This record gives sequence, C-alpha cells and structure tokens, in this order.
Amino acid sequence: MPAPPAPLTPSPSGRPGRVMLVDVDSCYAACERVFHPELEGVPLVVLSNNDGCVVARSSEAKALGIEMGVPWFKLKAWADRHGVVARSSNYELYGSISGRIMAILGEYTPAVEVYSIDEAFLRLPGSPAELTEMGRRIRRRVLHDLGVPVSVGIGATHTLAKLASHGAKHSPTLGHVADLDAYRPGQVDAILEATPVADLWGVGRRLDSRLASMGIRTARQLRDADPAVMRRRFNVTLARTILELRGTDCITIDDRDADRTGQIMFSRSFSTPVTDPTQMHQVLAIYAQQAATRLRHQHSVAAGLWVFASTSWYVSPVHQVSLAGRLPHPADDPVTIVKAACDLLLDRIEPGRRYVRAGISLLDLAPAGAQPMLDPFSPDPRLARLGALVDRVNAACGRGALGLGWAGITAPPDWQMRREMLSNRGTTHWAELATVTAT
DNA sequence: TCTGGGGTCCTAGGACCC
DNA sequence: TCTGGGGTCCTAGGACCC
Repeated sequence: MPAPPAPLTPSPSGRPGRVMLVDVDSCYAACERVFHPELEGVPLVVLSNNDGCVVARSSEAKALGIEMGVPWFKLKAWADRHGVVARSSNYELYGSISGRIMAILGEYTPAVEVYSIDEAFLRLPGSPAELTEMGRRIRRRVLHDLGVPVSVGIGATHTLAKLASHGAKHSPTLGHVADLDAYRPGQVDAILEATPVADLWGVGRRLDSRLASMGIRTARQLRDADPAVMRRRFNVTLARTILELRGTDCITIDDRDADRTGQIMFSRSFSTPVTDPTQMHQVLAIYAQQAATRLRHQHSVAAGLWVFASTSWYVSPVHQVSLAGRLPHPADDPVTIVKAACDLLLDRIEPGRRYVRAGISLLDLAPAGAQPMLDPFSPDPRLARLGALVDRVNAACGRGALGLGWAGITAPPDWQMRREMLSNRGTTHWAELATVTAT
C-alpha cells in the first residue's frame, strides 16, 4: 500500500486549500467491469430500473453515438448488431464500490465532501504542482486497489474544479488530472471562452436558453457578467456561479450529516401496468415498507408523507393521483406508514386505469427519539419494536424475507421491476462472490 | 408491448400574527 | 371615498444535479 500523503505547504487564501474533484469515469460501466474484465474495451451500457433506458455508457458506447436516456427497446436491435453489451443497474454493487473509493479518499484528507455515488470534493492545501501530483497518486491508487478509473479536476472553487475535471476527462494529454491554476490568466480566459455556458455546473437547459437570448453563450461571457444584475434577472444561484468562476468560493456541499437526508422517496415503474386497487394496495404495502426501512436505517422518524400513482406520460390522457398527509404521530414503523399511505391513495385509484408507476415520499423527517410524546394518541411501543424486528430478520435472511400484509407474500408480483441483465453483487453477497479458476 | 429514480436549493405567494 | 405594514412560516413548483 502506498505511503500516506506528505504534508503540503498551506495555501495563502482565507479558507485553507483549494478544491479537488475526484470523479469516477463512466462509473456504472466501470463497476460492471470490476468482476468482468472481459467487458474491457467492449461498448457497454447500463439500463435504468425496469431495463427502461440507458443511464450510463462506457467510452466505447459513447463513441458509437449512444445518447443518455435512450429507451432500450428502441436501441436493442441496433445495439445487438454493433456488439453493445447491456446490464441492468446493480445499485448494490455500485454503492459498495463507491463506499470503498470514499474510504480511500478519506486517507488523503478528512475534508471529503461526498457529492454523489461517483464524485467527491476534497479540500487540500498545496501548489498546483503538488496537487497535480497528488491527483495522479489518487488516480493510481484507486485504479490499483479497486480497478476503477477516476479523473481529477482542481480549482479555486467547486465550479472551477468541475470545469477542470471536464478537461481532465476529455483531453488525452492531461492523463486524467487537470489543475486550472496551473495555467496563466490568458490561457484560463481561452479555456472559458471555449466552454459553452451549458457545460457549467448549475446551468441547465432552461438557463442556457435564457442566457443565450441575452447573448451569453460561453463561460467567459458569464464570468464577466455583473453578478448583481444577474441576481436580479435570474436568481442567487446564478450569481454564485459567476462569483465561483471568478475564484470566490461560495458553494459548499453540506455533508455534516451526510447519512441523514431531508426526504426519503421510494418510487418505481411497473413492468406491467397495475389496473385495480387490490394490486395497488400491494404496491403501496411494499413501497411503504421499503421507505420505512430506509427511514430506520438513518435513525429518523417522519411526520408526513406524500403518495402518488400515475398512468404513462406517453399515453394521453395522463391520469395522476397525488396526495399529501400527516402521520398520526412521528413514526418509523411499517404498520403506521403503510396504513397512512393506503388511507390516502387507495380510494382515489380508478379501477381499469393502467397505472405504470407509483411512489411514496416520507417528509418532515427528524432524528428518532427527539420528539416529546405529548400526544394523547401516543404510539403503541410494540410498533417500534416491530420495525426493528423486520429489519433484523431481513438482514439475516435476505431482503423481502419478512414483510407485513401484502408485502409478506413470497411469489414476486407480476408488476415487479424487470432486471433481466443483472450482474452479481460480488462485494455484498456471499452467494454471489466472483469465482477464480486457475488454468 | 417496452421511455429512471432519486435528491437539493430557491422563490413566490398565501396564511397568519401582532 | 378612505380601509397598515412588517414579519414568519408553510407550501407548491421550478430548476438543477447525478
């Protein structure tokens, strides 16, 4: 194992250090290749839940011109002819590999902001030469230990580090590591001039077209716009982006409590439409229990919930039912949550309609145990123990081993998610470990 | 036949209070 | 005819991200 990083010279700026973005190249495709080296060099796509559409592409698949978000059923015949391999998304595997990457990054600095499954921002002191070298070391280390390639972008702010990472991925000469501060001001201007404003972090399609109507098309033009004027005409987020492009740090990723999110959502499309309230009852029972499990996992309770079901966006008229409500008391147990979800939604479900998707969101989350129980209808303590019991049994015997009511049936319902090209969960399940054969 | 699933932050506007 | 004003909280919806 390489030696821990040497201490570096402190940065003269107010906040210590600059921002380094470490970001996995084609993350899901890279994870699929960890236990399947034969997929190296092969055009590979990973599909969304239900094997619906393309959510990740290897560089070979990108080179073939496969776009993000294309429905698989439209692509499949063409893809077969071009030797494209497809995989169902295996979030358990990706999550496990991501956790290992973040643990490695944590050895270089405690200042790690985990931004998504495949990206983290590090704050580090050091000269451009020192940080570039450290970026190269991190890349070698992750590649060596996990077999996953990462790119590294370095800049004074999060927005500039993102921009640098874009360059690190796309310019072959950089070796996947780029530091914007290694360039002279005139060169930085040229880089910003060559960057379409839509490529910036925080500028999406809508903003892009509004900016274009003002004649702002490049990152350089946006940087040179007046942040006060832009704040009035747009919003504070865009003003911050401008300041960040000028090197003033004003975006932070708040991960003080990274494991505790403010909202929990569980929603899925069905493999075949659900057409009657009895089936929808089963859907809600299973989805609500999934959401409740996540809730207990992060040691929170919910006070409110939101439930929806909808027919296909692609078949008019679209019928959508969506209702919010309160739980009788802040809760994390499946009985209370399933009942509340069914009470809200079920009598609004119209028999005969072809629902393709439903979901439940838990709202007003708070740490478990923090609420004073003044409510005369305080919950039955047995319910709290029930949730913990379900979790323990499912941890020991496998997910779905124990469920309540409709969620307890063992045969998979026919609307359940389709995942026909799923790889093994090689890092989290004994039964699915990779097999090595000596020849 | 078959078109993803999470999240975050910000703003505007209404309800309500004094 | 004239009929305050400022503050807070909540919610819905927009925009963006991966």
